[in-house]
Amino acid sequence: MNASRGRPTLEQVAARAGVSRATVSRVVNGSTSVAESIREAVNRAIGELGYVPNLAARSLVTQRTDSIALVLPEAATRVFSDDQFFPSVIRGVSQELEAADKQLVLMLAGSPASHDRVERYAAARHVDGVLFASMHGSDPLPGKLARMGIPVVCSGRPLGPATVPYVDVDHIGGVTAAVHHLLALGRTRIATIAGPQDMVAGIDRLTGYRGALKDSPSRSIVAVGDFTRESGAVAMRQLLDDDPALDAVFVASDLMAHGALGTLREAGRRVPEDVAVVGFDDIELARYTDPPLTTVRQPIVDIGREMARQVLRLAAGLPAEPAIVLPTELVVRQSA
Amino acid sequence: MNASRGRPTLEQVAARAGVSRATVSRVVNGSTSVAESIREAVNRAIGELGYVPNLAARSLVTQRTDSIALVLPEAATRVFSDDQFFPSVIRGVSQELEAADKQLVLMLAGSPASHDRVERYAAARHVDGVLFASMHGSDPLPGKLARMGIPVVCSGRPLGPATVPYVDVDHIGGVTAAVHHLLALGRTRIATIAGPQDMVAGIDRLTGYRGALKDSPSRSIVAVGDFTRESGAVAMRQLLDDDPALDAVFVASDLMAHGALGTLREAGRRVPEDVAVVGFDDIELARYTDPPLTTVRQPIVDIGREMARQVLRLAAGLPAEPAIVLPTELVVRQSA
DNA sequence: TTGTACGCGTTATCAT
DNA sequence: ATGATAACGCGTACAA
Repeated sequence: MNASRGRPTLEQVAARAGVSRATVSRVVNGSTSVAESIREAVNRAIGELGYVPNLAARSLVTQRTDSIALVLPEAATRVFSDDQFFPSVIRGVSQELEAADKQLVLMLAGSPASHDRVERYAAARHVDGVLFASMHGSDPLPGKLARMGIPVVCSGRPLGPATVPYVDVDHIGGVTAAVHHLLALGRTRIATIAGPQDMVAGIDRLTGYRGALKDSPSRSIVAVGDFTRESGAVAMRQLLDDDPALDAVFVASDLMAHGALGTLREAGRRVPEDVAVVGFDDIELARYTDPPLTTVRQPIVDIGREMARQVLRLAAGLPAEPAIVLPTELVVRQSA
Repeated sequence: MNASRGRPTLEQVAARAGVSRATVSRVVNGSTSVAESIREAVNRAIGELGYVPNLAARSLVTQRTDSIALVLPEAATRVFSDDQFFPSVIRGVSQELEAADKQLVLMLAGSPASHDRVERYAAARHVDGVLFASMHGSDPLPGKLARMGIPVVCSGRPLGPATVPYVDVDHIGGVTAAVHHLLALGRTRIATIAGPQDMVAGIDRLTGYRGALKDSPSRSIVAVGDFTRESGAVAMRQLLDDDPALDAVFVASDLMAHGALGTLREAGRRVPEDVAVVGFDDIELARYTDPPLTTVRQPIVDIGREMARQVLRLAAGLPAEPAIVLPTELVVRQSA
């Protein structure tokens, strides 16, 4: 093929095609102002030599990298728990970036050290934009990068002054639908297992629960978990102690609901006859619990998609929506 | 800070520190042959200017990118099923790359189109190495890239002539332990739900099952699934039809075992009294099934770790192990 | 429409 | 130990 050492360059293609480097560059980048015959000759030379553009050289002059970072700032253990949140976000982001021919650089940033690493990497403009799939809305890094002029989009409404565009789901709407469903079922003592109150998802879902109960005779009965199965099991036990007569519980995540289901079984309560249970997320597992879990579906893959779209707009110099809120939907199965 | 437009360059740091570019470069790259006083002056200038090296420029001359691609070549739906395989591999890879200060470029390559994309990207040397987290050992791409001189490591023993270094787990050993456990329990009719026979994991686990049964009075009873819960449920039904008297089943994945558990409950069989069940993987869920699942643990995060280590060695011009096989371990819970 | 020439920021080679 | 200076491969004004 190419006798010279290493990969062929634009220069070599030009020589082979009998044109200048500039012309080859135009062909490669799809400029319209190239004679058809010349374009063909160039493309033939490219094919024969097996030429592929050198990204580094291109970046150097264009000031773009054609890659986007996705930061998962959670502790390593939590990042890939089987609630499938992060994997689904990755999938959505990946789909959208692939369509735009951008690369996805994944950065796990649970530790403070890796947090710094993300900052340095982004500040050095090694990516054209940064996506934060955090659930802790109080992280200062997104705002910091945004102020440096780096395109940034978050998943989950940031706590405090929202200076960074974000994509979130309608937690309140989903919870409201769930509680109303329980109310319509005739349940009168509806408890909740809330998520951690330093995450927007945890806060909003508890707020939604309280709001939905406001106009009903049922009072709030609250236990707090941390979105893990274990914490759901523990919280359910506590709830049962607090109010043995409760007849329904809205659980802020399917994983916690799974844990709660185990506790209820141990306690001899039938679901949904004695206690109706509604979860949140609609993870795969929800279809396979015993009984199958009624839950609130949130479109996680779409969160990733929208985030990617927004950051691409930003990177292209276009304006992005300051906030995108995706709809949630109650999925009725057999637990309520 | 820096009045000039854009980010500061090596040149500007040099001017500020009153030295040459070369010296600044030496300081940045930790060369030992720089006078202490000068090093300090340079570092001060770097700090004041907020200088960060331009990766593209560096890559252009070093011919390295300091990033490694991790390719997940499965169909999008399967990639992130809740068996947590890929997320765990990602975690392991990420940990190891971070320690080496390399970036992780994630590429999902389920479709033929994205498959091509991976090939182009790697062939263009936009990464220093490629990791394949495939389970389909017959993919020609790894071998193809390896022949181009690109550092490549696979997870899962490739089918056919293994020309590419790989990291895998001891499927056979794990299955053997599982079946022997069942035998020791006094079970005499031990069936299996095998995985797809076009994946090494599926093949090896079935081979292990047959081998372990060879020296025992129990005969093989086989149904084949595709590692999904659904397929496990279906296969279990089939097994029950084939041999209503079976008293144990080794299931080639925890997800399929979960499905099988559902079928057994519907059929009125008690686990483990009537039918003992052993899974494979030891996913998080295995602790929470009813009853908790006895299973074979495989160190998935370590697979990722080892893959990253190997590819890093290769990228550094060092030799890598042609094959690394990680141990598996039987975890006894209550289903068997 | 095509070619010329310069600059992008860094590392590496060779003097000094 | 330090400083010039030549690549590295490409995009793009500007000129023709």
